[in-house]
Amino acid sequence: MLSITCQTAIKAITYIASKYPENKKVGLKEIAIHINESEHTIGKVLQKLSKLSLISSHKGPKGGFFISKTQHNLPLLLIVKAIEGDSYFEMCGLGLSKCSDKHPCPIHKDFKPVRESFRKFCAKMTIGDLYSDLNVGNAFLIG
Amino acid sequence: MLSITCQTAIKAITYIASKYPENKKVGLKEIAIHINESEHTIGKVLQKLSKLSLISSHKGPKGGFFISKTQHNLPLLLIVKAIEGDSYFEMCGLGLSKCSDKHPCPIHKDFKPVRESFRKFCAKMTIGDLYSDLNVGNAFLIG
DNA sequence: ATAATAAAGGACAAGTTTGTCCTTTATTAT
DNA sequence: ATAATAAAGGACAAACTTGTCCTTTATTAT
Ligand code: FES
Ligand code: FES
Repeated sequence: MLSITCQTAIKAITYIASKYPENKKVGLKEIAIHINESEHTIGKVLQKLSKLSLISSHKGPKGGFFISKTQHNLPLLLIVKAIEGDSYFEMCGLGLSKCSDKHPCPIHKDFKPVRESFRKFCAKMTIGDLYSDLNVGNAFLIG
Repeated sequence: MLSITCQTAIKAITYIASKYPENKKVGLKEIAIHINESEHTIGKVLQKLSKLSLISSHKGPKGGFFISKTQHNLPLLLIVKAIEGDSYFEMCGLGLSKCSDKHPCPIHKDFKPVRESFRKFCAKMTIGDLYSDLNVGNAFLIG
């Protein structure tokens, strides 16, 4: 399960990305309304993504958050790793210090493929992909 | 990702179950050593599983934890649900209040199958299955 | 019956994650 | 230049999870 912080990050970046076609920047207040989270909380997590250049931002009037064409093509994986930590997709399901075929925990054989399928999906899906269904009303960020 | 508490529960129950063939009860101290967790912490979580009859216990000298034949065949799913909550396998990956095909979040289409494959594995694997590899040295609870 | 043992249970302590506020810095428009 | 705007950043507060301790209760053996 992804942490609440990571879920917020994904929803926020999805909303920001959804304005990419119109080339519009969005502010914290606007994001807060559309993903139903506190402005402060969103600000905090976007700060982190911004520092890592996963999203872009401009200060001042007419400022806000937006994504570049390059960022538009970044995989969801980078956001998850940024928030959950780089080793998120290598962790043992039972908390052993290291997940390994040589020294497996009792659920390793079945857990690893599940974890791997989630990783693959995160690696394949881009930030751009996240909002396509949203913009045609086939996906939602609230509810 | 399963919570630390749930990981501890699974490791503890696996160790308890591993003594099922010998028909031996195990105490908190012994479990603590073999799964490398604090005795107190394990006691707390086993209390819960015991109350739900997912494991059995006897107080007093020669007491300890053990599993019955029926419990031996219970699916891992019940342990996970007991600790993480009944709706664990129905939760939206982005934290929407309800995961639904009709009102999906942007990752629903890909997330749901992953979640479902994890659920299926938990439903299929029994407590008895957990220790079989352990007892022949092909799986580990520590490291 | 008594003493020893071991889980059950309650209370609370520590640690981690999440959320809030306030000040600073950068940008824009006047 | 000045004022207004909006993100960046630091500090702290609240909530939740995890870990520890201590007392009670049940069981066993003497
Ligand atoms: S060792 Fe536990 S999941 Fe791989
Ligand atoms: S609605 Fe988000 S995972 Fe189903």
